[in-house]
Amino acid sequence: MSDPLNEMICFDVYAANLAVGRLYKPLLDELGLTYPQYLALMILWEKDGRTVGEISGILGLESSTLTPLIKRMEATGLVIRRRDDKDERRVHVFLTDAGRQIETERQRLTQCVADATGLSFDEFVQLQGLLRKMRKAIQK
Amino acid sequence: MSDPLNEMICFDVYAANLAVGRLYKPLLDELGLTYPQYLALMILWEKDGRTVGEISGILGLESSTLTPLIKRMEATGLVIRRRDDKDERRVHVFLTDAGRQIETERQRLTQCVADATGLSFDEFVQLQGLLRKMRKAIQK
DNA sequence: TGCGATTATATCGCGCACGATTTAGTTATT
DNA sequence: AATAACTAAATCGTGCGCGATATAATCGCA
Repeated sequence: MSDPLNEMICFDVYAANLAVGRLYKPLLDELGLTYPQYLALMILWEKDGRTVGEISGILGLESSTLTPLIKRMEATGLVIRRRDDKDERRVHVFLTDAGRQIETERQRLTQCVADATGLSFDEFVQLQGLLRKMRKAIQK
Repeated sequence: MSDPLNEMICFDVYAANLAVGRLYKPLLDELGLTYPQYLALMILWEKDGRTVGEISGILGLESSTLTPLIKRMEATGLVIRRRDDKDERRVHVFLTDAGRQIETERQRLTQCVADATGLSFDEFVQLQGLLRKMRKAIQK
């Protein structure tokens, strides 16, 4: 565990994340979206009307990050925010037609990214499994 | 390649990076360092006196990000910046004694992180290989 | 019923990260 | 020597991401 390789895992995750972000950037620019905004949209496509807290838990972001992000998406007409009737502390986020419309671009983006990573299907699955295992272990 | 699993690789890298960053945060706070500053220090420990451009290339950061970061480290006395005599466009970054001193904490941090990830040595190496392969493929 | 603790979201200030632009020094061509 | 092309670094404006803090609603328990 004192092998010099290990010491750089922080660096590899860091640099890989930047690289993936830069990969998406030009594609998302066309759609007027940022990378974290796109991730938030994916979560809503999967299940609409989630609360800020639910999105926060899934992405691992604080409300201090999400609130302005979602408000920007509301300003550009992709979502609307509405307080829960029963518990007015909660805020639900709903897709607009424009927000749903963007999902039609999803397949194209996914394909571009999959191509650029240069990984086989098996490697993809392997990488994903390791990242999730690591993340889960860290979060306790 | 249209498998739903693939679509989320962006998310996994993103969330893993955030998780690793949060893991380092409390450890680095004690040292008065931020996460990217620590990465820059690691690069200088490996080879002192690099130019801003060299550090930029290794971390994959723009000079517009690195310049203020390095200036803050200079302000806290960890490094000094000096222009190249031959080519005054270049700026070399040198560790001070205080900057070198911090390397003594390195082993402790590495151990904490290695423990928290919950990965075996083999998994570590595997993950690192996949991340590097992906990053390299993206960067062309 | 009342009131302290908890929970959900929002606000604020700071640092990273980027692209676009600028400044200044170097190199190449004529 | 003049100038055009290039390169390194700095500057500027925007958006993420955090912790600390604030506000407001809900819950727990006597």
